[in-house]
Amino acid sequence: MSNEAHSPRRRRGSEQPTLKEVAEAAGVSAITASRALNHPDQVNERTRARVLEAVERLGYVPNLVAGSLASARSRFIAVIVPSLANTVFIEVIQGLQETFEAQGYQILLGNTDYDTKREYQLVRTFLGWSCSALVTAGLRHSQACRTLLANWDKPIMEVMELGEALDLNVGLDHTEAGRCMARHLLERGHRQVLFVGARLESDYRAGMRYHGHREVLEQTGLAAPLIELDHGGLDAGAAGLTRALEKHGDVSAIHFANDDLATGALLHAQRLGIRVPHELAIAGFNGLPIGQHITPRLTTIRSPRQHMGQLAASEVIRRLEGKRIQRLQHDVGFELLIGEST
Amino acid sequence: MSNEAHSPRRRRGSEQPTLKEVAEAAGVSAITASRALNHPDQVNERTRARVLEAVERLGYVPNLVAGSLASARSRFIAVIVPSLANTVFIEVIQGLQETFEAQGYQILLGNTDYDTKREYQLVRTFLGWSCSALVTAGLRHSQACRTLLANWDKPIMEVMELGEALDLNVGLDHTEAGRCMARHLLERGHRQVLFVGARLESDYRAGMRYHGHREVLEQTGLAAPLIELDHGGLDAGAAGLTRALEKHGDVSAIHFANDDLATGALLHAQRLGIRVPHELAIAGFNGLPIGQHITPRLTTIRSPRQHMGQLAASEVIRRLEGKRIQRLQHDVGFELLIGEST
DNA sequence: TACAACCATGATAGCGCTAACATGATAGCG
DNA sequence: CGCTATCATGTTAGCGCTATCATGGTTGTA
Repeated sequence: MSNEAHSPRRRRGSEQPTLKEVAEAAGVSAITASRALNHPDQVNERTRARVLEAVERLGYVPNLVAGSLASARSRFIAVIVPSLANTVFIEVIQGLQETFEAQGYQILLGNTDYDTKREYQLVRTFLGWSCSALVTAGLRHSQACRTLLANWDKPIMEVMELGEALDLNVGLDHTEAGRCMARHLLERGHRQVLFVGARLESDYRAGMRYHGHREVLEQTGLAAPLIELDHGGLDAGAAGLTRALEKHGDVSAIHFANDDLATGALLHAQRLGIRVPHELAIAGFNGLPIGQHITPRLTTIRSPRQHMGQLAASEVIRRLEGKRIQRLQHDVGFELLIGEST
Repeated sequence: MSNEAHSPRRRRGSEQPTLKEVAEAAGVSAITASRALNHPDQVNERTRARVLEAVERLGYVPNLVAGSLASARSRFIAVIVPSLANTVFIEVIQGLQETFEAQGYQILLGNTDYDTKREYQLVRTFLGWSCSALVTAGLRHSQACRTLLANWDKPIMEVMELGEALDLNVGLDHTEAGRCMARHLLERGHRQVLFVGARLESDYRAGMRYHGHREVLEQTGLAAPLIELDHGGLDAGAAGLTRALEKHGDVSAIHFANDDLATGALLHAQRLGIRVPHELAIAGFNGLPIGQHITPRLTTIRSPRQHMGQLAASEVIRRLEGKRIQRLQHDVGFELLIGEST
């Protein structure tokens, strides 16, 4: 009775209507329905209206997995960052996200936890998803990762710092930022200047800032002592201050690797009754809002993080759209914010 | 000469080796190679070794898109939040991310910008990716979105607040949190208590806290005036303080909707020379680290955000693995942190 | 009127993988 | 020793969509 075929193997993924069913309902072929949805200009306006009506009526949701397989490209953008606990990366992701999402791209977020092996794993996975592009924080990758990416023909964008990039690169010069702050501290008359950072091995961009800082001090004939903490955050900043005063009683200025540390130290200095900047100057890096709300306001360097994400995304999109890329590298710069803490 | 078939239509996605090629290199069939990679226990150990060797040698990267299409399931978890600018969601995402990633799931992150239409769009897109589950912040959705999800047979997890959920639910009782803080302020002897929040229409969880707050005050026969700001952040907190003092000169305590506002106000009070808590008490919500580093420490309510993410992810994973779910709903609670600001 | 150029649509053949079923070999058992 | 149970592997047929080529109709042009 039933019109059922012998059908030895049935395997429908779900009860969701398929494009074919939409096409039948609209009285066109599947490919026309496909075009009506994805390349509207290739289809007669009236035909398209019929297809859209059928889509609406059947509650059709396109199977993007099938579409990606057939077209060998997804609208995924792989984004790899070393940490989600750090505002800095979050703001870059925000910039990327709003720009990519507006163009219909979907971000695949990966977190390496500062582990290059993990990065390699993530890259492998993301390649398996036929991502349209890869955005990764930083220029340092494992050899395996480089090899994998070398054979990949899609745009690769490295953000955060500038240097010898695999493909596209948007960032800022951290060494120069370190120099800039060191010069500022020298101008303020400081001669006993300490740098305090956390895990500079992982947070190697902070390490680059230290190098710039050190370069400037040593050129002036000064020492550039370093205290390295084993973790970051406000608490660590407070602890770092204590340690700094113990080990370098004569210190007149501390250049912290970031605003979290600097803010923690500054607030702790207030509790200890240390007058900032008269007895001790404190500087940070990042330009977080909190630094401009405490008294004295924190001297720091502001990096345009969200803009960095937006610019990176725009450049990737330009490339994906086949437009000419003028420059592979963009320096987003930074801005010295002089507060009352130095 | 060439062994080329007549091949009317060729369409290889890339030069990447395919599973079939790996299988040939290992001298097995494609399905065996597939099993060697995805169901190792179903394949003889020696065979598997040969396959893995071939994978290594050819630099094979599995095409996850094809795999998902064939198996009608991806290892994607859709995560929808209203904003990335708010630490609160970031920390929940962190908890989700670490837990899901450890089990081999990939998060698809969507940002609604507090727009339920946008949420609907995101849900549609994510369904199209055959996600294994959906995690969304909050219980409020558009009707279209509810309809779409009603016909979906995968786990749905709503996080942040508790209430009548679609499926699974992990969160805390914001009304009770508002009550809790109001009671604390009453205990401290305050009778002129003001609530200051931002965009309570969007941030309706803050609205729930206000309702709890108001309930307690009104039960005591007190008024519960509200000032609503048009944006959040430290600046807004400072501005909120100014406005509060203008409109309610006799206010003795301000209950801010979150720590950003409260911290901004507290730091601004210091600049204005207002003694906290003697002249004015200030309370917040969230339990951000900065609140415990300023002087006086901020009285606030800490919510276990990262834990909320971890728990939500674990529960979803339990469900996906077919294990029994004891309870659909989990209250992660909150903790009143009494600082010196009240 | 003949020809090219374009437009709208369709038939076909995959994309790379895995579910479902099938098969043959080996082990277990009375 | 014949029977079933288990294991290891293979064959087949899709998953739902789109690239490619083909086709027929319409318009423009000399």
